[in-house]
Amino acid sequence: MLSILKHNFYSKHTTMSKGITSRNEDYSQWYNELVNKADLAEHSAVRGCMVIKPYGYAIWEKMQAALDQMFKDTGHSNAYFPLFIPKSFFSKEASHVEGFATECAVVTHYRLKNDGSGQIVVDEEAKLEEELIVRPTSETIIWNTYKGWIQSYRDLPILVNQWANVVRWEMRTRLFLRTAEFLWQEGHTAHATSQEAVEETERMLNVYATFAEDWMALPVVRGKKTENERFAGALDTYCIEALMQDGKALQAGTSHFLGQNFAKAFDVKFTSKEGKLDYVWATSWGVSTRLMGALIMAHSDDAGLVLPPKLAPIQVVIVPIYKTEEESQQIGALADDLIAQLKQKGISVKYDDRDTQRPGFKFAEWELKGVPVRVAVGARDLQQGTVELARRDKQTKETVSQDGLADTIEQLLSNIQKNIYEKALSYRDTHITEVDSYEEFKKVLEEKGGFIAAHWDGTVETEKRVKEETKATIRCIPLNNKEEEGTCIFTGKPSKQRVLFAKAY
RNA sequence: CGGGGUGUAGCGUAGCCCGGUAUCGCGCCACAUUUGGGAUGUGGAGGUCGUAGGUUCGAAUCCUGCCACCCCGACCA
Repeated sequence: MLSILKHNFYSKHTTMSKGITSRNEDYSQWYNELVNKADLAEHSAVRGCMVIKPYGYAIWEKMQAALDQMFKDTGHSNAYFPLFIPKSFFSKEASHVEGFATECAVVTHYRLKNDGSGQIVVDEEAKLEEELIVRPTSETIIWNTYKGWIQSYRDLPILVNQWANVVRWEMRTRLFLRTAEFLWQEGHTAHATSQEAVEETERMLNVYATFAEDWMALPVVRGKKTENERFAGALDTYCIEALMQDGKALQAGTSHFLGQNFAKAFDVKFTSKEGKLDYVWATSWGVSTRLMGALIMAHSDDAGLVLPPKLAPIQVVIVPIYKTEEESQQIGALADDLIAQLKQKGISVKYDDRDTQRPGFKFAEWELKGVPVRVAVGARDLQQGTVELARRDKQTKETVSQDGLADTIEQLLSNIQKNIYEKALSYRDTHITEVDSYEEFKKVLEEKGGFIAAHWDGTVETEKRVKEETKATIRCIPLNNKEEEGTCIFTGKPSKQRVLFAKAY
């Protein structure tokens, strides 16, 4: 492989007339524009609900495929439960109701009618006897169902996952990060023992962490939520927390140990091997289209989206550069050959032979869309037996030989995947700051951002006070946290370990 | 849900204060010349001014309701 030139191709073209707002200028505007211009999603006619566009959905499908396989590899099966949940189910688990009551969409009628003047109105006579809640999550309907599935320890464990949409009536929404309706998966498992359920909770947390790191190239902290941040109805909530480029944390996945709360609420008992009747132990775990937001914010830059090769719908784009019909055909032949070789390696490739756009335009467009590798082929390359290979993550390009090109590209893709991860990891690691005083805490939060590792007295009151004063919350208590004597930065009371604070999405 | 702001062609906008039928750029279409980093020229198409009412001879402009989006707060994955 020969490498004759290597340079940054943005050095002269930093002002992009049709570009997007830079991250420094306005991070949240940068995000909004990026989502729009990269064709990922847009606002719909319905308040708070988004349209996920084909290119964005293709990324979500890749996430789904990888996660689905991981769930199946850990023994889970998919199933589907109803969108609607009888209102009465919600009243059965007290803290669960409290957690979701304020953001539920409710169906009260089942018919429309013409009011006589051509207006379609709700038919007041078609009132539902019992209102239906559009699921904000499915624990209740699922545990109501599980009651019929479980009699004996022989029926356990039940390891079920569902891919679904859920609705949480949010007041402030942002594409992917927080929308009234979103897509997710929710795993719901039932176990004979507490220990088994706890193991399941941890297993799935690790699945999420592995997915985030291996596929999304997103380093995460595995941790446990404080009482304050815990899922409504859970005994323990585990989470993976990621750090975005603006220094704010984002919860990327959660896994809950539900104890026997839902089994008790829905009276789900089983007979053990010893012939004793006991309530079933439960877990639930989920990740959502919010991961799309995490993916975008973790890696992308001022030129657009940066996608890890493993999740990129298009991993390689080939752009021909020709003057004559003859050149076009020669490049086409070369491209066909390369496409065949790449496909054989399972690499997705697009040959952009549109003759309505010029090469420079295509370069910019595919960069905006985050395609990891670009191959440009022109007359010069035909003569020299080379192509121009550009990598999106570093925005560099080099001229390489056509010999063994498919192998070169395959290696480059895995190199990019690794580089993106390492870049994010190094940002994350340099943005976990240990502080020992409240003054320092506020200073770091304000000036640097990121995670702040500090001692905390373990009380909800302190956490709430800190949140009120600084907007930072305890993102998690990291798993395998080292024990360390210290004093709470806020109250000065004794503490045995540091927890991670941050401003969060 | 509270405070503030915005809504004019696919996108970004001028006009609004002071009412008289909508400006400019990008994009789009056709043709020609172009094609190794977002091409150029010529010609052309495209607008119930977010929406529903009201005031008026006449409303993008003034008034009211509603809807959506953005920023800030409370809430949240």
